[in-house]
Amino acid sequence: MEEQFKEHSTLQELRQNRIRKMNRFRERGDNPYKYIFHRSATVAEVRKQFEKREQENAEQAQEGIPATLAGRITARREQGKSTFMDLRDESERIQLFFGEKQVGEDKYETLKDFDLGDFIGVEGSVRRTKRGEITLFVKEFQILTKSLRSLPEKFHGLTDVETRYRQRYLDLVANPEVMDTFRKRTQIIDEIRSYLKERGFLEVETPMLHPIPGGATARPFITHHNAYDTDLYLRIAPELYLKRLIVGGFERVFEINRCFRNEGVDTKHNPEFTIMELYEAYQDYLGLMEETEDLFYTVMTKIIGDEKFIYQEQEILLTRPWKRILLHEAIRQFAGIDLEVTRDRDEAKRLAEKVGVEIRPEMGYGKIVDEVMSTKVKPYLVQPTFLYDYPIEISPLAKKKRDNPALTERYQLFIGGLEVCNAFSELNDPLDQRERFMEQVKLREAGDDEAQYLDEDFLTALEVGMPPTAGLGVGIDRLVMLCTNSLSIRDVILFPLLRKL
RNA sequence: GGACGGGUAGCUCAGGUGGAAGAGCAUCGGACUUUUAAUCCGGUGGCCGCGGGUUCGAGUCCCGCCCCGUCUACCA
Repeated sequence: MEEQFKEHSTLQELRQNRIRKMNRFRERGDNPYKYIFHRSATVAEVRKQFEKREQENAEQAQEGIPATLAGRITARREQGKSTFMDLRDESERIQLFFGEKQVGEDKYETLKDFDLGDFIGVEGSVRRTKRGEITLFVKEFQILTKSLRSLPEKFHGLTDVETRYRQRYLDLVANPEVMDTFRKRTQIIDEIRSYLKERGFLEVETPMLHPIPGGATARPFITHHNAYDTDLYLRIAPELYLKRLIVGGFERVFEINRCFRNEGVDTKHNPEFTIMELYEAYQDYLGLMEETEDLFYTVMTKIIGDEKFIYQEQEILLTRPWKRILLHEAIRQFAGIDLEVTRDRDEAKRLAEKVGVEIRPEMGYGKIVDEVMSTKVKPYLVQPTFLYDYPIEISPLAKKKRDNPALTERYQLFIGGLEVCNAFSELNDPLDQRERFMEQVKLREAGDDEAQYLDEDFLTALEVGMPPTAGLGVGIDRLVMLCTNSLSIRDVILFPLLRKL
């Protein structure tokens, strides 16, 4: 205790002051941590109610309407025998007025023991002040929760990003607009969910703990199950389980939940992130592309309230139809090289390097195509654009293109330079799938620890038979970034991963 | 992993060439019954990220480390 005191004497002093005040409530027989409080409405409701009354009859409204509110004190303007405070609940902010005469001298004296950040319950009547601000004129008030920490500064808010991420609760208290971002996030997910449910998709939950990580090329987190004494992996994708459900006879399924990838962290990647995957039987990638466009269009225009919006200074127009470009054609257009004429790794490397794309020795033909696309094409795909027909080498779970075995029936959607979805006609030929897995196994044995694992049970499932199916994966976090104009994925994840302190 | 930028009071930030640690807000005391970034007067508050070094003297210069951000690399 003594040492702590020395370590942060300012903080400790502020804290001691508040503890002293908290104890004074106790001395008066008042619990500074109440169990329950019955409010008559939220601040927003009361404001609306008052404004309505005012429209009907302004004079009558000034007689005041009764209200009991609860919230946090966010500002305080003291003026001798009267005091103004700002009260904030989740819905809104409202001004409180306390007059010595109105609440009584002794009670008024106890106002000294309230600080910014405390939760307070107030009862009184709502009307406008002379300056025209809707205000609750307080008759009764009580402490609901005493806060022992001082809040970030009222004017500048909390700007230190590290504190904002590590102590998101402070960020939310100090920067109310942050709340809007996360409300929007939930709305987006709700919209997707209801869109899919309306169209007959069944929402399911598949395992997060996988004995074999599959469905994507990524390094997994490893954990251990004690009772079975076995290693398990946090899922990198739900894909292989959702397809098993299609094998089982479900025809339209989707899942919205977390995936985990043990990889780098940057503005577009968090080790745990939210994915929506859907699978639709008897559909192919072109049909699904149509549906993808409709899904994104419907959800985004609903959330944004318009067909156009700004992302990072760029105006994005959602008006349909969206552009569709063959992947190889996009590379020809944007990178100025043709990677379709060859499938030779060294030739592709030569071409890529000619236009300034760095190629590492372990990269094969497919990776080279992917790399050129990422650096030379993706940044320019600001308006919604589908790229389609990807090389087979980087699409081990996608069906071969019907007239070209070098390609797969796969597409990705890009908006604002962000990759927001990945989809394909699902490979349902069990023998082909086995060969593709064997390719991955070879890569793994050659030292590529992101190559996919062979999942024997998944192959068994395909042998049981999966109908023609198209599948779609959507990066929810990136979609939220677009809709909230966020530069970093950390701004749309409530508690992003930071290094342990 | 690399490059660059940052870490100073609870919060937001200043602190040329090395020479007694500052402001605003918050907090504490005082004045004030219509304020709203209230105002006015007075006060408290600092391991200047951590550890070394150079120097008579380091927030400032040098070395190492930690954390954060951006870019890059890695990665659907």
